[in-house]
Amino acid sequence: MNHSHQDTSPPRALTKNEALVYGILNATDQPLSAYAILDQLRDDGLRAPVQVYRALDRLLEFGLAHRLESLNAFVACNHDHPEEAAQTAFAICESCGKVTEFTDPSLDEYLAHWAKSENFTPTRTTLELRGLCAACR
Amino acid sequence: MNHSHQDTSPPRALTKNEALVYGILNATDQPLSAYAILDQLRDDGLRAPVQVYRALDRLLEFGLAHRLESLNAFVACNHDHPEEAAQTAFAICESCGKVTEFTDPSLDEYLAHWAKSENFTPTRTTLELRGLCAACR
DNA sequence: AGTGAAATGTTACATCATTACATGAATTGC
DNA sequence: GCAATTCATGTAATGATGTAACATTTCACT
Repeated sequence: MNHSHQDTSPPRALTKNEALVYGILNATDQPLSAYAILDQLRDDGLRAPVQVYRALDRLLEFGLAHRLESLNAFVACNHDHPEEAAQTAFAICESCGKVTEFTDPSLDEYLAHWAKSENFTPTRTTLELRGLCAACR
Repeated sequence: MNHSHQDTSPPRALTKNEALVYGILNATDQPLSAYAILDQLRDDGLRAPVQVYRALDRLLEFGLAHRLESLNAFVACNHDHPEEAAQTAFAICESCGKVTEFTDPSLDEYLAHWAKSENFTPTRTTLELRGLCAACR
């Protein structure tokens, strides 16, 4: 597992709660809801959803985690982020829950081209495939 | 406004609640949450979220509406669906709320190619661009 | 009219996320 | 040192989104 951006972009060390949440996310390959994370951190003293959401907000900022919009859940980033900050896409297995990240310059180009032709200025893009992974189909 | 699939694919007439919900969705170009729809249908006798969700489920099935995952909201379909059932993508303006649908065979091809190379079998794809539309930027 | 299937209605609850405000811990400037 | 500021954390309450379970009504068909 290579979190290359930890070598380049981490703006500061993680705080206690951020580290706890990040640890939980990294300990599984499944997307976890904020409440599922909270449940695993009760013994560490966390009591309220907002504590988890705050940590998640910062992990998302730092690029250490991703939010899966179609699941209302979160995963640790498990992807070598290219410098060009390519659009990250997700393939989510509906059988085993495994999430695969991928990026591709040609996808970026395609979306950039469409945006330009429409005079649309994108700030954030969500691309999520739901289906069955190789192991489950 | 051309809802071409009404000419081709509607499996049956809409029921009362389906028509009410569809009417609300069509009366605006903004994405609406299920609860926002419900609020507009109180006078028509709707009282509970589940009534709206049931209607929405069927409108989604029929291709008459779309769910925007990144907003937890719904829009009427406003797109000529090509026969090939191309992947629909959405550009959502964060200033005015306007939603533009688009499809493109090359996007489909790209995703199909990636899926094949990974042995991933997609059943549903979400592609949503957030940003500023031409009028708002 | 009698039957079965689909649609609707009602209540309650489950799940996801934020607001508001209080406390504590580290950093900076003096 | 120590006040002032800032950032992280804690606590309570609430808002927003979505579903389960079950009762009743409507409608098509015979």
